[in-house]
Amino acid sequence: MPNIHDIAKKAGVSVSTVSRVLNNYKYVSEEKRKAVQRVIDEWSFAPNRNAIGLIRGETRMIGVIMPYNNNQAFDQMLHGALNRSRELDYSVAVLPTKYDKNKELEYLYMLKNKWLDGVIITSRANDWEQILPYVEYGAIIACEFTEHPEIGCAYIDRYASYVDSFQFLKEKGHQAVAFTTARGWESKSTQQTIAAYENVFGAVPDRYFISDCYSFEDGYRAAEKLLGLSDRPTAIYANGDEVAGGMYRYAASAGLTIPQDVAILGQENQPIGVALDLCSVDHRLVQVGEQAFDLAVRRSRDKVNIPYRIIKRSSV
Amino acid sequence: MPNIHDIAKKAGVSVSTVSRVLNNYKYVSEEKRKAVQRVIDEWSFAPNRNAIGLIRGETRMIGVIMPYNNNQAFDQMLHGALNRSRELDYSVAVLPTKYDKNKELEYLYMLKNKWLDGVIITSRANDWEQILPYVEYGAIIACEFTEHPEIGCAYIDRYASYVDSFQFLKEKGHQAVAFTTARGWESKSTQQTIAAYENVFGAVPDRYFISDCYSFEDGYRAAEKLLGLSDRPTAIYANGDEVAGGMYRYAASAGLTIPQDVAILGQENQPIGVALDLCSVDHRLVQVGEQAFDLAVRRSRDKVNIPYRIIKRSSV
DNA sequence: ATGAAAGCGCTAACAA
DNA sequence: TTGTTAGCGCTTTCAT
Repeated sequence: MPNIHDIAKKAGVSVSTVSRVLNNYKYVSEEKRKAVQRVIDEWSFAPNRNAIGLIRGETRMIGVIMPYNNNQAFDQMLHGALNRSRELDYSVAVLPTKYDKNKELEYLYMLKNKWLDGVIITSRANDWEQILPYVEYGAIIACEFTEHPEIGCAYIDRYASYVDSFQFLKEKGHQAVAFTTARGWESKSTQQTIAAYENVFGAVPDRYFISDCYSFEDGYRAAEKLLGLSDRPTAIYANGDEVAGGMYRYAASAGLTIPQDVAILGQENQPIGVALDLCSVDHRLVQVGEQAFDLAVRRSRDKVNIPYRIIKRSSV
Repeated sequence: MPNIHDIAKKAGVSVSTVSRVLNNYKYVSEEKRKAVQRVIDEWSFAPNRNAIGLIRGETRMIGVIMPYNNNQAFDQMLHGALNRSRELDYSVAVLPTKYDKNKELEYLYMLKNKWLDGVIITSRANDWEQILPYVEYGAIIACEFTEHPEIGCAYIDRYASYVDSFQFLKEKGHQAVAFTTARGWESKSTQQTIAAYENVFGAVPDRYFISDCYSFEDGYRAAEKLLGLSDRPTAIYANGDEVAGGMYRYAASAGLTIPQDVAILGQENQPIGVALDLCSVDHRLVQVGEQAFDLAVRRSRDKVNIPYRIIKRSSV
């Protein structure tokens, strides 16, 4: 494989001239530029990206830290990031953690060893205290709101969204409302959901709250539990449309009518929700991913709020 | 940021010794090893990955070329690749093409400029003739069968699978069978579907074949068209469970009973299919992704067949 | 077991 | 406008 010296020699110029042609510098005579370009084409020369990364100290590569990649919500954010990466001519690395703290730190380490220019944290296992030391090495953008001024973020006002959702259910006449979340108390999103519930309905009855729901199957089982209660809820707020789909399926198989017997409210406006005509709170996660990517590229520390919306359908 | 020289100086050894410690070489006295390790820890030194990539000529990074990333089928393969990447301590870059030939070639170029050790092609826009020249620069693994001996692949016997599917429908008593595909005639998978159809049912009536179906909405519209026919099909074979879900939704809204009025057969065993109790042909795409990744890492040119299965549910 | 030194392939400051 | 040259940070002979 030829290197820049070979090209220079063959074209009868110096390596700097080749470099200038490669990087579209002005101050290169048309004559030499053509000569160099001819050799580059002829030998189909490709400048070594590691050498460039080494010297420039940047790789034009952004990492997306996500707990799971086959998850509707995270895939939407990844999708947003990929959209922008194409337009800005960056590459993206997918960094799945399964909420493993060490794995997450390993990924952050890739900023330090100059492999990544920045990372987008769609959801994290570590506390900010563990993460903050890495801001010195590259952009760290969160997909949640954080006070830390050194962390840029593209976020949703989740608390407001949850309050709105519960309020919406209440206005539809529901008093006995249950809900599910992905993670447990360690997750801020779970805490916010609970706080919003308390704001609207008061204390959360233990039996009306189920965590660790990720999939269709989890939703099915959650509904089984919830709807088997003697004082079963008249509405369920699911943490995602797939989970909501599982609930729908259980309810249907149990002979319950939706929304008369039980109302179901999902999240993220997924195809399965459209399929089942499920009412859903759309947090516009693709937009979150796009914004986060832009912030990462610009090494910005801005805090950008992304608006949500409730999509009304027949399940509530 | 300290480099290997700083570490060497501080530890009172040469750079080669530091390098040896970094790479776990034997023949380093326990004494020096400890001294070096102490400095590395103290300064939390991170060796520059670009320098290593430059010198070693490999990056432990594999790219996954995929037309769309928010697509059930491709996401499954990506998921498989990520599974293995974690275990083998590799990174993966997502390379979305939208079936743009130039973009695809740009990604292949990343092998040449030493950014990627290998790529997995989940689906391609270019002919093999365009792609083959790049095998010289890194592993190229396809997720489809190809004759070319220089291309390793993890593939499904799609033709057999399609024949089996149509046969299954036929055995259930269906004669008027329609089907959808993602891409048009340019796609081998479409061609194989058609060939399989002809094998089982004879010539394909134009009105029973609809291409460019990717999403739930596409499925909905396809069903609208198909079921509006005066001689409407009694069964539809959809190219994916989301598409099948859209068909289900249309059929339901049109007051048709499944499978009595129309049977629906999907693909890839997705949550939406489980939700709607849709019969589905599972091509085990996660396994395909896993296998492809292993082949890429091993720079293997093996051809590995992944078995499929029909999951029987109430929609047929 | 350890170190000196020659690169890996490129960019950019400096000189001309 | 062009060339010379000194690195970027690391690995790896080759001596010792």
